[in-house]
Amino acid sequence: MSAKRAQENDDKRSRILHAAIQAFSRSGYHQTRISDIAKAANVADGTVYLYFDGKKELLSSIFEERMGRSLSRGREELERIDGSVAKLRRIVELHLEDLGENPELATVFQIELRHSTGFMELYSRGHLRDYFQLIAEILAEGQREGSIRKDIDPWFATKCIFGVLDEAATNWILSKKNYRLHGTSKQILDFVMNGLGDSSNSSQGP
Amino acid sequence: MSAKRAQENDDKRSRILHAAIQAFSRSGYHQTRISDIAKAANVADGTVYLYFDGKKELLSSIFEERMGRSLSRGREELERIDGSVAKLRRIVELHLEDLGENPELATVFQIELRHSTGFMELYSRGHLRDYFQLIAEILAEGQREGSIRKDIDPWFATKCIFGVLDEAATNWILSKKNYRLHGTSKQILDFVMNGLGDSSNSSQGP
Amino acid sequence: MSAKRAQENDDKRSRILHAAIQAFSRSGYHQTRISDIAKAANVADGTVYLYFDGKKELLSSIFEERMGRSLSRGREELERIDGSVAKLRRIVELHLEDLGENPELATVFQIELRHSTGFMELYSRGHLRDYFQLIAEILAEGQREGSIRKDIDPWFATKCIFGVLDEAATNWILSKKNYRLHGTSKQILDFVMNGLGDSSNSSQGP
Amino acid sequence: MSAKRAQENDDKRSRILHAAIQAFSRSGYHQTRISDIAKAANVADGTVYLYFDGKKELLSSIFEERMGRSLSRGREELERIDGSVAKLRRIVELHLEDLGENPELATVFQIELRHSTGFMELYSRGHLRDYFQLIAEILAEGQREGSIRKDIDPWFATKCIFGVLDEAATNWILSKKNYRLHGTSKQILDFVMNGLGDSSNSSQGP
DNA sequence: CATGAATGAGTCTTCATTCAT
DNA sequence: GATGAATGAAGACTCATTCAT
Repeated sequence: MSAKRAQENDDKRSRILHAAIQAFSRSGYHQTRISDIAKAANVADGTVYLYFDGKKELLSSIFEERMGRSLSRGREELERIDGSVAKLRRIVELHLEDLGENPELATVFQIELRHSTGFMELYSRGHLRDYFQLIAEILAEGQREGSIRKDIDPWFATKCIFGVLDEAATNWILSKKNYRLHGTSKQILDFVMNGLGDSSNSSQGP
Repeated sequence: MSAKRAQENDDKRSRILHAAIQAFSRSGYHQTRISDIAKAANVADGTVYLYFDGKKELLSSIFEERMGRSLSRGREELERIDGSVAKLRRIVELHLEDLGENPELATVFQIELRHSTGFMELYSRGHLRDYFQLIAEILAEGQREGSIRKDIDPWFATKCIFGVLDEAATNWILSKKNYRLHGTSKQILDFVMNGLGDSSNSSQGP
Repeated sequence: MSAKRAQENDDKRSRILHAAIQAFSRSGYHQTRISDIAKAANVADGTVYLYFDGKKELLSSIFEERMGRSLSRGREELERIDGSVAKLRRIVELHLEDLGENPELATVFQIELRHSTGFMELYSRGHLRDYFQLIAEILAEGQREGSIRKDIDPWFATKCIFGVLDEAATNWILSKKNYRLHGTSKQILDFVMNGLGDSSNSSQGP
Repeated sequence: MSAKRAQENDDKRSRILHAAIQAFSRSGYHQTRISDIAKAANVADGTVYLYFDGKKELLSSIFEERMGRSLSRGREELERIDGSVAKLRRIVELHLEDLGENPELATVFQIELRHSTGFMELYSRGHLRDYFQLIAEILAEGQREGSIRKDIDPWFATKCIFGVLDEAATNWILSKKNYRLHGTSKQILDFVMNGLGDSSNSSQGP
């Protein structure tokens, strides 16, 4: 019975979180009322406050929980992959797959979450920092392996990669999601690894 | 006299716009009251509505006017530059200089402007689209010149570059602006042009 | 418990309605602030909106609820009365008694309710129409009985009667209520039944 | 030139008054902005204040000026009529003709003018009181002539008559003016003079 | 006289949050 | 734990009016 109870509680919490994602995605954070979420989750308004500290915390919980889940899965998968470029490729893929397969969640991540205060805090602590660290470590590993240029700071490169992925996701949202986000993985990795320069052109001689 | 009057009006409008940038930057869009802006601009609350349609329009006007100004300047400068890579370098520099020299404006651009509805609309029409177009044309030119890889879509590459620049600016804001944003131009262009791959490694033959 | 709760809610609703009548009557609709009403009703401002859709709806609710109540009572009483002229007399009396005994309500009915949009809608649908119908039916009955002239349209006559009653009430309000409104019933019925013409004069012959 | 100037001024004043009637009638007093009226009258906002003390005074000026004009005309005509019943008939006709031929003005009189404070003041002083007096005098005259019952107070009867006329006009407005208001004159005079009672029934002898 | 840019007072309404049941 | 009625803070916006030109 305590298992059942726990189950029910998890259920309720999940329902609220799910309802919040749908609502934030559809109407935007500011247009969404707690009572909308409560109604969609089939709980009373006050119940939301038993599981979350408030509307803001609900938004950041969406990020933390989903990001946390993706991060764990990512780590697991990456352990089974050899070679840092292969790992990086898989990160790019996972990033875009995750968002592409959860369009509502993606909208919340790319649009709603960018509200001033909240995002700033998320950036410096929490799972986003962990995510950056994960990427940076792979890059550093790649530098040790020789597959990644040594004259570039891994942390700086991480931000560049994230910027590209982030922009790709935002574009996909703003395009009304009328193509497969995941389909851009290959081009993105190509851009990240090779840049725009025409290498056949650059340093050749007899 | 009409000149004087026009002068005064421009003055008033500018003062409001300036005050809004300061206020949005310091306190955030939602925390800023129209009356705060009016007081800082030394006009009556109602006067704000003689020059702007409302709070939202004030925010988007900030973007459109400043972006428009930067865009014009950018175009002028670029005309005097030969070589698409050099042009691209200058765009990167201008982008980061502009934001770096206007920290309050930068905060508004990178943080406050990302509020759901507004930004989406800005993205698809208006000066941001023009900016993308400008970059894309330079890239296409580079492809014709042979300085930029032909196997990459200029529009796609534009978004990648913007993503990197955008992320760089956001990071700078979130770091409390404790370094010179412009200082990263070189690394960013390097990343954009050459990617992460170790080219000394890539093209080897027997 | 649910009875108690229902009781409390009715109480709160009644208190708000009562406070609104007092306030509208004393200061006029436009001068009255929702917060005045809330304070007088001893509830929070927001609570007013749990029971009414807004200020306008509060005004029309006053009319509909009180008018509805009077209408029911009127119907009940009239059932126990024989003769359509006697019924008409009672309607005149009830109309004037009701208003005369509720001076604040009367002010709201005669003065505040006449604000353009609201009253127009009340006129054509709702209890006022029912009231007109009630009177018109009595008049038609009187015509069948032979106590009321057959050459006059009952609906037209109804409007005439209402016009006289309405003017009587408005006059009483504007006179600062310094006489008993109900005291004019007899004269009014006399006017309505016999008109101004000198009948002793009209149809004489040798 | 001073004549021309005076002409122009009158013109301006008239244009404002006319524009106000149209605007109040179309949109209602509260929905109408001074700037709407000024624009329609082709003058600057501030000019309205050179001719009228403010919005309220503009409304009451409409009443006073038009009512005054009608009153003068009425008096003139009545002088040429013999017999108080004939005079009363003409008053009823003029009342309904005037309103019926000026639908916008009628709307202002019947609907917009009934706003609490304003109307109360108009009632007790000004042309409305004069109008009542005019009617009351005719009724008193009728009583002396023997054409009107002596056992009814002329002032009371005046209010009754006004009530009937007022209701007739309001009904016409609310019906969207889909019939000729003037067409009801005859029935109204009949009601006023003879009432509802079946006189063939009333004065029976042995 | 006329203008119209500037003023700034004034308030309804929403909705996140609480807490008695 | 769950409820949902009640709370009350908070602010954008309008527009009648003024007055410097």
